[in-house]
Amino acid sequence: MLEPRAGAAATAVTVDLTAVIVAVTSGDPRLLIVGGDGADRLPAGPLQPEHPTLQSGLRSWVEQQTRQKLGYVEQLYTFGDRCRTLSASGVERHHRSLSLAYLALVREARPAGGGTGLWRSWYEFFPWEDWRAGDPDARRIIVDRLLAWVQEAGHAEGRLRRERADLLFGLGEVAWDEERALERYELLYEAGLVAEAWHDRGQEPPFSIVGGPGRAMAADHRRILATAISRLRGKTKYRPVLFELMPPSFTLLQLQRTAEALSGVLLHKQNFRRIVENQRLVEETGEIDAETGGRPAKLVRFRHEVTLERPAPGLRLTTAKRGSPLTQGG
Amino acid sequence: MLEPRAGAAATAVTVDLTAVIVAVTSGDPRLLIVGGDGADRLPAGPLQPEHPTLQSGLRSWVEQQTRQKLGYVEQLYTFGDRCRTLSASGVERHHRSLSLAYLALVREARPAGGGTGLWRSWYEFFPWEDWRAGDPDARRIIVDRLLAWVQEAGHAEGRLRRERADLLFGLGEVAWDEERALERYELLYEAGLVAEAWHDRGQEPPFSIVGGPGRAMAADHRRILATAISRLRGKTKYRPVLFELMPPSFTLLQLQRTAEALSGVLLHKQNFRRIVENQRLVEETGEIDAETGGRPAKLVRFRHEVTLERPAPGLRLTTAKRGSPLTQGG
DNA sequence: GCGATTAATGCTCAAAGAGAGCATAAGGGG
DNA sequence: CCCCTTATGCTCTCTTTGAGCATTAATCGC
Repeated sequence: MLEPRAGAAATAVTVDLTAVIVAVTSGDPRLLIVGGDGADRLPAGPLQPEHPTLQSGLRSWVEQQTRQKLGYVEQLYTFGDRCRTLSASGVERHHRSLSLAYLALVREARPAGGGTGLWRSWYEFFPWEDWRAGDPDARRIIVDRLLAWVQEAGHAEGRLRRERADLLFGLGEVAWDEERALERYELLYEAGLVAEAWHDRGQEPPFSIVGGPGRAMAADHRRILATAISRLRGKTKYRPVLFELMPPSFTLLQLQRTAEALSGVLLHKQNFRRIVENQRLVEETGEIDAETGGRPAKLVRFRHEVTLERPAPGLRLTTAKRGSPLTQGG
Repeated sequence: MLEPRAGAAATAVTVDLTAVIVAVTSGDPRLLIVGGDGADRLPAGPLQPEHPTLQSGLRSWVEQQTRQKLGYVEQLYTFGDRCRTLSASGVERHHRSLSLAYLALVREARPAGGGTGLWRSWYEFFPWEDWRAGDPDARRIIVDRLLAWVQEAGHAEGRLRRERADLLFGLGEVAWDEERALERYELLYEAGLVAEAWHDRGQEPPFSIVGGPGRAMAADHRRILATAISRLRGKTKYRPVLFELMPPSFTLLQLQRTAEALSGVLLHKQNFRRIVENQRLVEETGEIDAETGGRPAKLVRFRHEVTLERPAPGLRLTTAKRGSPLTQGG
């Protein structure tokens, strides 16, 4: 049997803990961002020996950098393929860095007093992902550029590119699938339509890209964010994670708006309530919210019996009709 | 702003790449295992600087240890909470080790010539997960012990334990949910019903546990395996991963047997075919398999147009009736 | 107080999907 | 030819979605 070569094992590896911290406030899915100077960054810090667990290391970095306490936390993905060669003072060292990304959900976006934290809508980074006000302009711009990228390629490669573009950006017959946010970002990266693709190659992105749709982030943070969006959009459908983002009591419409904020699509109101009620995810508090602007709504709270249990504790989102996105019926 | 303390960043971290390699042969989901001497281990090796990517590092370790080439590979989870204190020659160093686990699917279980690889059914490690021949004996034994563990606790804690046991092991009204394999393992670990729980505490497990249901593995490899099982059982329902395990052409029953092998439950034959056909996942090769023992079956192949595409490329498994698991109708 | 506006909430209806089972077809072995 | 085995076709019911109509209960402007 071939044993691992012991001598080569002493690789210098640093591990970064990176957090995507999500809250939904007044209908916007917001991220906690740090780094006022250069590009936007996600809160992150190196794993240290005094951290008893990975999660506790993450929590302590986040608190240190943003004063935000984390509630729900789940591991997202470990990134490490990009061999980031840190050339410090001429010495180019081949230093491997892993980035362990976590998704955290918190209840409300306080101004993050003290730290340099700043809440930003995630749609600033992914404007093409927000369909709540209809087909976003950003998507059309992107589609034009993608088609140009399809043209650039040879016949066979061009067909593949075309098919991916169609599939991911809902061209032709294909419907928009909000869960594919990560794949969409990766396609844009390959096509050179996001600034990060140029930076990673050591090039300056052309003006059309810099000024193009979607704010760039430092390093691969926008990719991490895309991973988080895809994960979260998928997970709400089969686990009651939405409630991690809600205050203790809320109306059904508020819950719906939160679901819509994350998914980026509008939902059919009556069907949404039907699902929430059928699955017995919430119970009435007995109180009434009169601030609705119309008929007052009953306040509900999440049924804690369900918290992490039950076979089908998810929330299958049933999207509203495409046509007129702002009418009641859908 | 509080900056990461640069001095403390130079933590010694080694990163292990660990592979759960799955094949399905003659109706059994098999794992590639190494380590003929002590406990069974998954193929693994440390990440090294010459590995251009994490995945390529994994592939090279696996090939070195088992001569098995990997096809489909996906990241599973990064484990690192257990601060494994390696006490080598009296010097107890607080050395942190991350374990990056991957799931790989391969087509057939060759004898793994050359390496020390060995294929084992994953149900040797998780006998309670196999319901294909009805409610497994192992589950009943476990349930008895779990109920004792519930008794040990105080009132409040006991109720929580009871609820988890009911939910995960299908007691009372609750149906068996095959996707919860990881949660089940974690419950057993907490309850001290798997040998690893005792080893990790530095204790010798009592005979009833050692001889109890389910073969133990080295370190946390059985937990990694449970993660893989849960992931795979979930993923087959919405992505066409099954095909990674199939030969180039196969009959629908063979496909069904593979799905059953992974999920551990029997499926309703006619409904299974209906789904596969409706989703247009396969196409006929035109050939016939006469080896079926009954009426010859058409051979089909996976439609490559669908490979990573299409909105609904999954395979929602529709389970057969509980009652008589071996009759045709279910 | 009155009508317009805005939501909340109740119900209906058709289409699609899932669950279960009957029936027939087509091989091999006696 | 009968029996056994598996493949394959079809039906039927019940549930789940998707879409929309209708009613109720507040606020706002007058």
